[in-house]
Amino acid sequence: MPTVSRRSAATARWHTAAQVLAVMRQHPGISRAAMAQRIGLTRGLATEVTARLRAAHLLTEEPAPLSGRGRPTTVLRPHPEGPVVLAVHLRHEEWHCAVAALDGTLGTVDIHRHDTGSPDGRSPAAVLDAIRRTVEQTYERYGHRLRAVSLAAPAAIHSGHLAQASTLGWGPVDTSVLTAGLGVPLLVGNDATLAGVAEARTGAAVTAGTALHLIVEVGVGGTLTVDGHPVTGGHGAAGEYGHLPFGDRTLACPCGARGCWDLEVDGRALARHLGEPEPGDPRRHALAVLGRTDDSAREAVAAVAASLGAGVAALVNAHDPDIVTLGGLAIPLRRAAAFGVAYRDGLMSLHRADPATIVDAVHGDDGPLQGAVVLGLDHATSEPAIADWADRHRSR
Amino acid sequence: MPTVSRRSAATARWHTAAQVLAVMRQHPGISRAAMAQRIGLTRGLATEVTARLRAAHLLTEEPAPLSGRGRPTTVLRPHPEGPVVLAVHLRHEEWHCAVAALDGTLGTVDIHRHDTGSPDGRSPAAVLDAIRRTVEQTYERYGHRLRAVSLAAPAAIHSGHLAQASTLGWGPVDTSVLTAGLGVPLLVGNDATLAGVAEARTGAAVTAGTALHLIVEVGVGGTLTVDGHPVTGGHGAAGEYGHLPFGDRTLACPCGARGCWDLEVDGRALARHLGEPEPGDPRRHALAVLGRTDDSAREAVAAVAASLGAGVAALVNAHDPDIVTLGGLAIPLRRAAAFGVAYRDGLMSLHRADPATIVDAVHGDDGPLQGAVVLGLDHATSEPAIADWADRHRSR
DNA sequence: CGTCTTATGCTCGGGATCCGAGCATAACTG
DNA sequence: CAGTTATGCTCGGATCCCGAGCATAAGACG
Repeated sequence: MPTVSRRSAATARWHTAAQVLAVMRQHPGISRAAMAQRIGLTRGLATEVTARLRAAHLLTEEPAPLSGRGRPTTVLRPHPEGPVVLAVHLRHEEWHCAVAALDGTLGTVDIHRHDTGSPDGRSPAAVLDAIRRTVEQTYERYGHRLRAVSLAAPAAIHSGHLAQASTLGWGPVDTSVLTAGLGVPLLVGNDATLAGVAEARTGAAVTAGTALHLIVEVGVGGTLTVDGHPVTGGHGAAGEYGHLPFGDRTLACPCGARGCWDLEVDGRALARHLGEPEPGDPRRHALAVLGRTDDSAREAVAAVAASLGAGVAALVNAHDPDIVTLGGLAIPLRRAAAFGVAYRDGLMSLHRADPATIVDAVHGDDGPLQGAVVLGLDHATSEPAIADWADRHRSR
Repeated sequence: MPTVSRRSAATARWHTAAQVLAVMRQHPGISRAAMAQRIGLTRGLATEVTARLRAAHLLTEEPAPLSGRGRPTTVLRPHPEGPVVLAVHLRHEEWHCAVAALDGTLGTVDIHRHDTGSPDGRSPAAVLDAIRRTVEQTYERYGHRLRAVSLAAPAAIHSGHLAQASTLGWGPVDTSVLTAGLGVPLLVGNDATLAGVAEARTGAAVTAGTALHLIVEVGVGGTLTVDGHPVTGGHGAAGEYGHLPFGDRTLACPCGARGCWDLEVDGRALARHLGEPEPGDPRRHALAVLGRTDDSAREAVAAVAASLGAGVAALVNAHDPDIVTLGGLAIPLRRAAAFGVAYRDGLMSLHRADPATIVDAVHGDDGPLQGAVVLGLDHATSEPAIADWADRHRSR
């Protein structure tokens, strides 16, 4: 049901201002003149809006480097006292975090290893405690300037919380402790989903309206994005493409279903094809097999690449993306000839004349962190959030 | 990439007015007071906006039936000289059409059978000619009041045209002839997609944010809708869920791929399970088998229902819809016990605690027509379209 | 070196939307 | 018939947007 939500004048008045900030994010370092032309602002309105944004400590203007004739213009930059977001990327052995300004530029990325010394150093409580301390330090430093904390997690997401993080061995985890009591919103997303968002906004799919991102590490995850926004489903749990039954129905998946694609495209699948036992670290095993040149390894890679290609084709049939971005082990797997064959064979003839292009993702391991930044800034630059910021700022 | 499109003041000024029309569509016969409360308008603004809409011949107000205390309010109705859209639903043996007013109320639904007397009476040229004549008659009657023509077709859609309509035996067909030269936009959608839109807007999924609609006739089609809008993909070809390879990889599908789900859930599948040759009319055959009570028929139905349930579960895993609406043969197939078992077994354990509810679609055969109405009215009540209408109307 | 061209920023008046407050109106209640 | 209640209408003020005109600062050119 399309919600008819009132955008009251109090927030609507920041509509154009929010557009300006969005352009500043899309093109960091853009000049005021170029911004105005891109949005279609008259020069008078550009003057007014930028003045308003400056007064609200949302941006600053500095003289732009001269280029050609005409009166010099200015470059739009985030205000040094402006809003920031804290992005966190939770991984298997460590977690990364960084503070981002309104144009998406990151501060230093801090890397914290989980405390593997203690027996429960990787327990939810221990990890969340550590992250909470960083959140508190960030809040102490930035105060109300901290407008959102966003978390990318290697977990199935359900209604804003972690439902299951199998690589960490976590069951359901409530993440609200991270910002509880601070009055700062917490945004949570699946790491593969957020990597897809990063590709759609600042990566290999920026020109696409509808983009499909798939990443293979242990199993396969990803997301469909439309105009840079992920299709997240009713509880935010969408994108579990690895649990489509493209595979062998006799194989049970840890997720509870059978025949999952997950089991066909990673190191576990390679080991099966090679007649080896299930590897302890499927990702490391996959890299090893990909580096081998013997026939049995090549055949195993070909089989797995074919499964990947066929699955990608199936998702192109179902979703008709403009582009497919691949990450993780999917990048080397795509190099195998079997991938392309299976991709083309799996397409409906309808798509064969002009199949969706497949490209490598440009964000590597930092895709989820970049996506978390996007998530946080989407919130921080929304019209209500800007209106709220401006109100607070004026009253001080 | 999120497009930063300028909503210039000239169209933005109709933002609130468009909201009023949207509420009038969602709740035909709503009172002005209820509308104002729902959108959050002050009484003064409600007066202004409705006056503007009346002046633009977009709606009329009549005294509302009295209920309780207080000053009587008015009921909002489409203006008798207001915009209309023509919706067309193309089917195998016939095509339906109807004119709809701004609140979605239909005029009479005309049913035209294809001319099966002549050898090429069902050719694209003959059918499009017949529809074109109706479009012209509608245009003669309504003139510029006709704001859009929308077509629901049993075809794969690609970039606004029909790529392949296998039930009609059509290859690629250019539909632009339907409105060429009239200056009326033509909107084209897949019939299953539009049936899903109808369910999401006025049917069984009105309360859901993310809804999955699936319909089984010959093969399976459907769509994912988010807030009532279909996820259409880059070329409008999304929703071909029938061509996900959930089935037997040794079976070739007419679509060009192998192992398509399409082949597992309809009359063709029932015939295969019964050891019969492929039926000429799979839909009729399916109904016949569903009506049988012998063991072999029951087993065939169970096998097909299980395939349907497993596929639905897979799509719930991938898309996390709030609700799944089923249409066509999926409704009786769901009654088989095997469906529910396969559905639950196919879900990730994450979803088992609170699986997406599955319901029957409430629009039957007229779902696609209703969806075409939605498509047309979405266009006709968009802010630019209303601004354009108001401009034309003022200048007369 | 002065003038022209070009691109951009700034100012100001007018039109439009939205809001809030106050008043007017038309039903029901007792 | 007076009081209550819900709603419509009017009006002034705040804000945004637009367009036109003017101001400004650079390069281009003789």
